[in-house]
Amino acid sequence: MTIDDIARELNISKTTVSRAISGKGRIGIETREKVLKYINENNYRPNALAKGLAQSRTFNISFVMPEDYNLTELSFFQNCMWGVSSRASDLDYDVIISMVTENDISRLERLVDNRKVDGIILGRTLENDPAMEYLKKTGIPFIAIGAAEDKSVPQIDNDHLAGCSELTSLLLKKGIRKLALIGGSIRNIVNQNRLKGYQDAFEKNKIPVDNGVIYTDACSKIKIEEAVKELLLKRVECILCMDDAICIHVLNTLESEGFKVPQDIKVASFYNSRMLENHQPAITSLQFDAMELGAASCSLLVDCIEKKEVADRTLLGYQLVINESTKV
Amino acid sequence: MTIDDIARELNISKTTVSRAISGKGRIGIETREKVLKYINENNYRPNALAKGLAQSRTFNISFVMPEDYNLTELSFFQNCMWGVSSRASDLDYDVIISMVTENDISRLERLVDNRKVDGIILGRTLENDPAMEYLKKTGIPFIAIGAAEDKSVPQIDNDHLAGCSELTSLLLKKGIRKLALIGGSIRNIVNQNRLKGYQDAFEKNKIPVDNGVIYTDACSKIKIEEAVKELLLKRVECILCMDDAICIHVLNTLESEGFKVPQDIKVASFYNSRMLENHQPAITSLQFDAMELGAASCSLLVDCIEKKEVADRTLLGYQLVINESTKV
DNA sequence: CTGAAAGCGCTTACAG
DNA sequence: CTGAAAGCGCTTACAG
Repeated sequence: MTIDDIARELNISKTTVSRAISGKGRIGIETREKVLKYINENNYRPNALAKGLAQSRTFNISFVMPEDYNLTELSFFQNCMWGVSSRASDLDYDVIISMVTENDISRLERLVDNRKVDGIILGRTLENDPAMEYLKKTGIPFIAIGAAEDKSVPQIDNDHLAGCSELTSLLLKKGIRKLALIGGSIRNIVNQNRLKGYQDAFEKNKIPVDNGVIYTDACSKIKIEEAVKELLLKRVECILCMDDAICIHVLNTLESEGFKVPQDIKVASFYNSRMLENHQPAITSLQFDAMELGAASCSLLVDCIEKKEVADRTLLGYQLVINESTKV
Repeated sequence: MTIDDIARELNISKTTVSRAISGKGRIGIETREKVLKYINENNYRPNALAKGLAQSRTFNISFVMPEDYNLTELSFFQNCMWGVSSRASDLDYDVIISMVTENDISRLERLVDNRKVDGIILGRTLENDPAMEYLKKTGIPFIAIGAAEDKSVPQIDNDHLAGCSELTSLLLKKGIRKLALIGGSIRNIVNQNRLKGYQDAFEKNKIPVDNGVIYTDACSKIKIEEAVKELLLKRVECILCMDDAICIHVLNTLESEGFKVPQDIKVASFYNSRMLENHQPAITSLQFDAMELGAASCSLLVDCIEKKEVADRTLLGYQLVINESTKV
């Protein structure tokens, strides 16, 4: 069934039918009702392709995922995508996935060149991000999840800085002073923010930071183990981990070294996906709602596509979950 | 730039340009070369929407993911989707994600009703799968990953049955007799196959199965722990786990009960995603290439869409990885 | 081998 | 408030 059939059946013009459906343009209330009723009863669905061609829009957006992720990120991207997809449905968009690597964004290029999408959500950004460079040249609407260097692209993220600062402060206020930090690649902008949050807390509490207990770029299991062992020698009271993947290795190392949490040493994580959920003792951590982030980023993008005014930078909240693992 | 511009520029008709691009219909070799050259030089890309409207095709397919998954499945779906997406690109399709729950397939319905896709890959099937029922009614081409009850829908999967049978056999041949099995929901067809593979191995080796050491529907951490403790009392020599999520809980329980693998008890897994990868000792397991499965399922679906002859059932291989954890 | 024309199913300025 | 007509950018039967 097409718009034409409806028009013929109802003895009105295609134009009128179109107007009744879209709600655009003046139309008599009765006529509209009549059309809507007919459509409902006969279960008519407009052809998205035809509509798209006429309006040069696809009603598709793309969610871009990187290839090189660890398990924490996996779960993040998954939840985030879920949020995107769910909000997109509500706004009558669909989401096409596009997977890229640091060196190969050809899939994304194809998608854009073929005009299969109206806009793009970058699931993560890198320093000198090739995807971002490319997208800027094309002029297609896009936004970035996470902080981007380039302030001209709308970005959205949870407030990692504030969260990390609050969690660190809380531990300092408990009287913990020898508070170590282990984190991943500092090229990653979110890790820069986490570090900054940690430092901010010390500053706010007027306590000097000991750089000797900060280990960044601990990207492998081995490096994490080494860091933990060194920290044990330094007799730190608590280890803060930048995410739960790191935290798991830290916990395993502590266990095999014979240290009990929280009696002998305390542990907390700046990011808890799902991996820590059953751990004994429960881990004090920051929790972020990746689905909500996805949904919000979808709305943001659609606003961009529809040329509404959008904020340069949107910050979403976090939850501080205090658990057994930091009990003094 | 449109096909019209090219035609005008080259003083030929749109028809001819279209033929040069599509390769369909008779066309002079020189004319074609000329068009192709022009297109290449001017970086023309056909409008997918217009092409789609004319052919009533979208060149999109959908990958349907369930909502309720554990971490093992998460990693499976992710890799599988990667494979689908990558193969789709090669075949000039794009993939729209569609997320469903056991009770709510409205997203999928919307997608199909709006005619946004040419075909569907069901990432998983259930008994009395509502998505499958719905898709059959619509007549849209679709395939299922994993075994489906309904033999009329093309299905593709790794050969879990053969894999599980081979792994079990191998352990029996090592002389292990008290060989326990812990698995998840038996409503899940893949788990039925795993159980069957286990039983087949005993039969082939003419050894009686002891149903007292088979625990299925061990879906929670608690149930797994209980099962392990019971098995320890029964003094089994080896525990086979249906997947790595179960395996991790088994390993943790063994550790806290003070049992060493493989000295005191052996452990193996019928499915290894990525969660086990750094475990000490390394775990004997079956490995499946989810990306390859995704890619193959994409090819299969595209064949269906293009009305080629396809097999009812395609079985992909597996890898048997023998490790420390089953060393006698 | 090539082209004019109709068609895919919508939208939207323009006219009334 | 409503409609005839042109247009979105392709494809494809039909004719030559």
